Amino acid sequence: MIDTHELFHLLHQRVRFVTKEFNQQLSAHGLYHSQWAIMYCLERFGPMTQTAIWKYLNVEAPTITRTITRMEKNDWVIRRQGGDKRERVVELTEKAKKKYEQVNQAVYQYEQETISRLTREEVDQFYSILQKLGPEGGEG
Amino acid sequence: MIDTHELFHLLHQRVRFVTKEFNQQLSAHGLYHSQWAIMYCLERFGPMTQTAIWKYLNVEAPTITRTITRMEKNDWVIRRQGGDKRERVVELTEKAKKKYEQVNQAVYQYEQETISRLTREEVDQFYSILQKLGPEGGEG
DNA sequence: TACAATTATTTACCTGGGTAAATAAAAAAA
DNA sequence: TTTTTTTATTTACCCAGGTAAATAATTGTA
Repeated sequence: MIDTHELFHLLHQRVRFVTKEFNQQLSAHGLYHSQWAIMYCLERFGPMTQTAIWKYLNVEAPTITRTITRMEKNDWVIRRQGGDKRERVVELTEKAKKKYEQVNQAVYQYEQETISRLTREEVDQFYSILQKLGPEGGEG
Repeated sequence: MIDTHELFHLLHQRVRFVTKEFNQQLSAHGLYHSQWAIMYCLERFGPMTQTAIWKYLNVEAPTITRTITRMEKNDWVIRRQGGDKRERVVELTEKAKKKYEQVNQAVYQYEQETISRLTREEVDQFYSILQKLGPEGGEG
């Protein structure tokens, strides 16, 4: 029987470790993992309002405001006004579109490498377990 | 075959979710999860130098300096000088010792509840998978 | 239409992770 | 012994998560 303290401690530790490595990989491209998550999202779904972004990424609105502001400063995204004047629609810049594939490759490679210590079955188990940890208990 | 982007995205999301809930539970006691981690550590091992703490928790030294400073302000720990004048030995205050069991109960209950959606087998798998994600690949 | 409620975003302020560089004390070496 | 190197901690400054409250625009309603 595993001590739950140990389990949660290990969970936090490993996530910090992975995030740190992830950021190190991305630093070569001038990005951080949260910025990449937004880039990935915009490439996948096209221009989005900030609300759509934070709802998708499951973070709070102020977090996105801040990160998008930084990304805009570094010429990764631009914001234009939506049909609704409250909305700000975010889209990738030409620079971001141009560099996307290269960064994607680096990320993909890092992820594969990290996962390489797991069997295919363990990867499936991992995904399934993580889903069950969520608010919807894995049915959503 | 699972998309690794999805997997890592899910990992981050779930950890944020769990951390948030954890903090909410602890807020009733005036603590945050990182502070609890330190309290747990000190209760388990007794007074420790800051270096011993950050090495055990696997974070960087400045992180511990900051959190310990906050905990000292809130009367959870005190720092005294070690035999080596560079060292600062941290120990729990009377308040912390008095409240420890109560907080521990709350934490334990939350952790059990969170894990309750997993089978015993899945908990074991989860632990084992997390170990393999680390720098030592699970052998350490 | 005028007023109230909702929605999108922002601001201010917390915690907590990181790195780089500065101190101060101890240990090692010349 | 004096000097150099290492070690423990701190400071300054990032990024990223959170909450509470403020704005501004849109919807809903009396």
